[in-house]
Amino acid sequence: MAVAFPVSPLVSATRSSITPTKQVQEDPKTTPTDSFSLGYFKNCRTLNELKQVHSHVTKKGLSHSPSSVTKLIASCAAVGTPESLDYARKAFELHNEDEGTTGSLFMYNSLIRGYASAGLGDEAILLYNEMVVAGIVPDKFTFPFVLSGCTKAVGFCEGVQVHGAVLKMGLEEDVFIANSLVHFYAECGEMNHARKVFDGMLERNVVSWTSLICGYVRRDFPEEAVSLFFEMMEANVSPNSVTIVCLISACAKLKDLELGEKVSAYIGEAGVKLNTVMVNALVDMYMKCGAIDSAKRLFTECVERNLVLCNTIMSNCVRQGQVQEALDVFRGMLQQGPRPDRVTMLSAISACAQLGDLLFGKQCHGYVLRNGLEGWDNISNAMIDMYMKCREQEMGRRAFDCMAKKTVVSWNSLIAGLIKNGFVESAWEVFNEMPESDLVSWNTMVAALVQESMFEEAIELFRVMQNEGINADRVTMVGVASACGYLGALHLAKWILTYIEKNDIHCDMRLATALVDMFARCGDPQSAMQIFNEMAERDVSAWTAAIGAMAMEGNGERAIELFNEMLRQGVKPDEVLFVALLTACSHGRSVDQGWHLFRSMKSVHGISPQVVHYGCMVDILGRAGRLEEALDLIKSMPMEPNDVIWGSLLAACRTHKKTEVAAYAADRITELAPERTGIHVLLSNIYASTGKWTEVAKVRQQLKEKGVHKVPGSSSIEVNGTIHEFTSCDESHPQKIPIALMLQEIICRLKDAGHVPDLTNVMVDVDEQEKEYLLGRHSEKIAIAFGLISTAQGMPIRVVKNLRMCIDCHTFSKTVSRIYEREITVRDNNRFHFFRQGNCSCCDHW
DNA sequence: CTAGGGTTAG
Repeated sequence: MAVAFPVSPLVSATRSSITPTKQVQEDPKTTPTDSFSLGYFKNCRTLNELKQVHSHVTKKGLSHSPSSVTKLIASCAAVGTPESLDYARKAFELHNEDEGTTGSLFMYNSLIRGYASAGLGDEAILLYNEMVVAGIVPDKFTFPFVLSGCTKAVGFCEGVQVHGAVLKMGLEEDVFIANSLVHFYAECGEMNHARKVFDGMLERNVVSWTSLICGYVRRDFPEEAVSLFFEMMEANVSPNSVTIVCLISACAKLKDLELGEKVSAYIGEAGVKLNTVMVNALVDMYMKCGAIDSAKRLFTECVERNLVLCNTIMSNCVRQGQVQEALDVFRGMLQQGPRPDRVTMLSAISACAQLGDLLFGKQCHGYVLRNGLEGWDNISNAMIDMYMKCREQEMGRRAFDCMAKKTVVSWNSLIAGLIKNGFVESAWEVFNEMPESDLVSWNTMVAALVQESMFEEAIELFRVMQNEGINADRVTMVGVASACGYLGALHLAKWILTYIEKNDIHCDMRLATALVDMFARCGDPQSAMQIFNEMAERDVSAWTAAIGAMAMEGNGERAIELFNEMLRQGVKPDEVLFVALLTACSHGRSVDQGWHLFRSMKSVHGISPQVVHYGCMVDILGRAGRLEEALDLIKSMPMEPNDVIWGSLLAACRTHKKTEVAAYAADRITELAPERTGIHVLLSNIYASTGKWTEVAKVRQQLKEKGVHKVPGSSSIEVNGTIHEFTSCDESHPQKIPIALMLQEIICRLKDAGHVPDLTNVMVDVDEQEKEYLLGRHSEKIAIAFGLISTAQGMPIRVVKNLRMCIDCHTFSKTVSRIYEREITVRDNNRFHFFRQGNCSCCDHW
């Protein structure tokens, strides 16, 4: 007989639990020594202690008795580390070999339980199958253990088979087994199955309710969890500490502070003892609800520093962008514990990624390597992200390549990283090559196309997604809505809204904001405001979208009303919001209101105006023709004016035909941003409009020398879901002949109605007739003509143009709206124009 | 015997 197990030389004499202190009562079936020694097993808390007891038992020649092996296995399972289970497994197998038997039911149960609770679910399943093959019939204790293993090993199919075995043995009414089934299905995301098992139970205890409640919380149905909790109370089942933890977790997900406080009060009233897990859950809930003071109070009251609490605080700080605070907690942990684990490192690496702090990121990488945490794929994934966000795509790539087991998240992090570093095409290649893509991969690519201003391609990719049977979620729809907004395609916008409703896509604040913005850009402020009004909560971005909608419509007054309403509701304005507000003043031509808001930024709201805000003010003053005032403002700026500022001034000069200031502004722009070639076009437009042809020629010469060409004007119109795009003098459309005929008819009818072509904006010095021809072929006119022939009488026509409309096209549109009795909307690169019965919503100011 | 806190990518 060999001693099978290494015996630790460090026989501990220090622990009293190892030293017998009292007489154990004699057991008639075993010798006194036997029961005396074996009793030590269950006192062991670590593998080392177990090994010592085992060595003691072996010396007494007891190690082969079934009761010894059984107790050893049970104790190893209780210790619950992979090493202790390994030790138990060896004892188990050795015993079976030596005795020529299979293990007993109890041994199997203990080992399966150990594997399941150590998170080694696949081992638990294997052992269960082995046991069944060996002809040992599982009992009612086996099933809860093996089911718990199935949840942890992604063993859904195995679990369903176990369920079958349970039914076969007629054990489905056992409350422990039914509870385990509820938990199993819930963990696998099959809430309907979980619910079915729960509903079929004749007897339910607090664990049954808690398992289902917890399942709903984990699968992101916190409302369902809360209502189930109240159902449980009505059924007169008292919650215990586990139920309460689940409920707090639901409050955190719902960001329902009120309910969270009630739960907290309930704990006190019901006299439930506050334990560590509850404190952790409460701190998490308070932080997610933004009640930082309550979180801090609990934190300081809690004397014990525990790892999960530190991790809770760190992850919440990182998520809320309080990255420095997260790293402070991390530094504290390194100095005085608790020792950071892999979850800690996940937050720390994520913090470095957000900060773009490569140095600290590398230090974290070092800690990960020193502590052997790199085998965990989440850590490697976070590291890919970190290096990519620190603009170290080589390192990110290397972190990716080093991974033995790449997950979808690894691929997605790589794709997102490549896009962030400007390699969209490489990202596209990776996207097509990756072994399995998921929703996040698609969403990343849709968002990337939007970011690259490839809006039609983004919509197209969304269509491919649908053909592939991939269900879009709210993140997809944010990208799609944003693309649609830039395209200004109202039919598509309406379709998108219906799609979201039909597919039951949850409309959170971000998506709702995207939809408000989409409808605003598509020229449907009513729909935009309807969505805005239905929003349950609105942050500053939501208000900005709504104010932006008013700005695009030129409704300055309503924009200000919205702003005041926002202040009443206690939402703090930010820099971006003031851009929307000032733009609204600009389009609403409210100079005084603009000045008032601009001055209040610093004095009332504590926000220092940035260059962009000065730009808005210059725009406001410029449009009103107060060019001297605008110039003074530019000179008083605390920072250097940039090319955008001068661009605003230049644009104003065009409207008010101030060539001298225009030339000065254009020079400043050329100094600051020589690559901004569009400026020369604008300048030559200004000269052309005042008839200064020599100047025009000069500018055109400069343009030629620099190899610059005018950005071609283009207009698009959506008919029956297809977007048709036209450039000026475009003859590429399949229906070019009917379009040309229609255009000719319109021009004739306009002339009859007394319309005189306004040639001032034609930049080319050609004869009047040629000018008239060119003017008549501006892209928006072609698009409108196409709209008239391809849509039914009385239907509105909506056109999107990439440049600002010229004065002649503006008059043209007004007259067409009257003669043909059509509502026409043109969105140019600046704002909306609603033409109706010969008038425009901009009142001829744009 | 069953249930509970912190976890990366868009």
